[in-house]
Amino acid sequence: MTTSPIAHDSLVDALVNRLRDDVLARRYPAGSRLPPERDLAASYGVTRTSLKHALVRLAQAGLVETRHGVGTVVLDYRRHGGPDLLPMLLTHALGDGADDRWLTEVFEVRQEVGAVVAARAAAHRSADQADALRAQMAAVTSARDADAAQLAEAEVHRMLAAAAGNRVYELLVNSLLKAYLEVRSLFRAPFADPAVAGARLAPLVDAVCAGAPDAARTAAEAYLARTRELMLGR
Amino acid sequence: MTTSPIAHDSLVDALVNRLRDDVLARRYPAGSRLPPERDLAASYGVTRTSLKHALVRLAQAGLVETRHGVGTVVLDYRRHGGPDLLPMLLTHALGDGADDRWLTEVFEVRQEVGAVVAARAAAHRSADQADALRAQMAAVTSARDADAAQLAEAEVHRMLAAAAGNRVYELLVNSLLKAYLEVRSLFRAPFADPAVAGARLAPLVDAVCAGAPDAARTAAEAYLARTRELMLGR
DNA sequence: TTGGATCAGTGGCTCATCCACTTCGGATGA
DNA sequence: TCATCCGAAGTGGATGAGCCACTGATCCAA
Repeated sequence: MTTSPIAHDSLVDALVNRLRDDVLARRYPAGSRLPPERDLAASYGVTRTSLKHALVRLAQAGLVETRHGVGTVVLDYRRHGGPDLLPMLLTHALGDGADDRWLTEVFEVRQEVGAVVAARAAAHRSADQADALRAQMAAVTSARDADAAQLAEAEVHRMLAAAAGNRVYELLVNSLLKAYLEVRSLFRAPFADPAVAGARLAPLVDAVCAGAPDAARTAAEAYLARTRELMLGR
Repeated sequence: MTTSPIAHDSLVDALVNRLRDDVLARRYPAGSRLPPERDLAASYGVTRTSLKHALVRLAQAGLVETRHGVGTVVLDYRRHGGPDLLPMLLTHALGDGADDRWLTEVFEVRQEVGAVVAARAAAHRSADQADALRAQMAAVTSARDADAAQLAEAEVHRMLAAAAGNRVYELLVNSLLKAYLEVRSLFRAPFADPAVAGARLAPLVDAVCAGAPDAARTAAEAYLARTRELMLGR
């Protein structure tokens, strides 16, 4: 069994979640100013220092902007946010927001980007990378349970991104995978057993190892479409 | 004139930069533990509170991970970082690191993702979006100077992403544009005058407005390849 | 061998206080 | 009348001391 790490939200984690929801739910609309830190801290029953830590994180995510002497204004995340916002957005969307289009859109991008990455990986992978990929593929099929298979599967995706020979794709895939994990922990979605997951993934890995970009692209599209169906249940 | 925003790094901004460089330069290798916050703060001559704010930002970016009772460990950004790291990475790479491959890789992704977005935009754009796109296009060519043209051009890219009908692409383009701006402010790279920039961009906008996905993809590839040549000087 | 207690080291969080920046309106002087 | 200056109010930035909570290692007792 994979030991579940226990969530254990710290105070500022909770604060971040709360503020994030308030912002995304338009309680504080884009362009408006948040209440002064002192007031906000008081209303949440925390110190200004802790509140500030939370605000720093929201600012880093591109949800708000704080200016000395002026205040903290809410930004339009569609203009200022990056893919690192996805976990936050999905958490919110699957919570009360009930905007499952986000889910669809993440999978859509995953599919299109995944196809590009697969094609690149087939074109650029080294012999060593092909070997490592095959080894990891074996680890997927021989995983003891769905949890382990899922982890091994994610590792295959990382290796594909690495084989694509462009580190930006690695970063991008990291964000998308993080969004996946978020969904997964919220859903506790059912996953296929290791053997089946391996069978779905195998053609993709084979094509990449064989160095066939077109076949890899096609295999990736098929694989990701199937994954999407499984996770979205459609 | 566009009012220059004034850099004005705050103390924690400076701290973040310093720590980020120390981490990326492998002064603290991935997997190692940072010194205790009290020591680190003392060694940088700041309060523990300020240092903590900086660490929170690095943690949010996926560069380090802080655990209560244990310490702060350095993560491998290629495994845990997202595209939001790009500005940081470029700043570091163009500074002392001198790893211009990052620049190349960002442009490469921009080119491939841009092609996908353009094709999607052509397929999904509404009549209103086409009109707005054309209007913004006019704003590019009639910009008073290179700065204004650059801003208007970025706006076109945002609108293309919005027209693609998938908000995840918007977030992704945000990150890539932010990386661009970072490069630009570090380079003070020369930009073509508005008319020329407009001429390069026009075929792409036309194809998207005409609703021709394949033409849009081709136009986007040509446009982005040219942009890359201009900015990288090759 | 196991289980529990202890302790040192580390981050989490608070509090009180002062500094620095922005804004705006009123006083001042041409 | 108008422009300019200046200062008060309000806001975030930063400090430093202090206490609490968690982790991991060690050691002792069952």
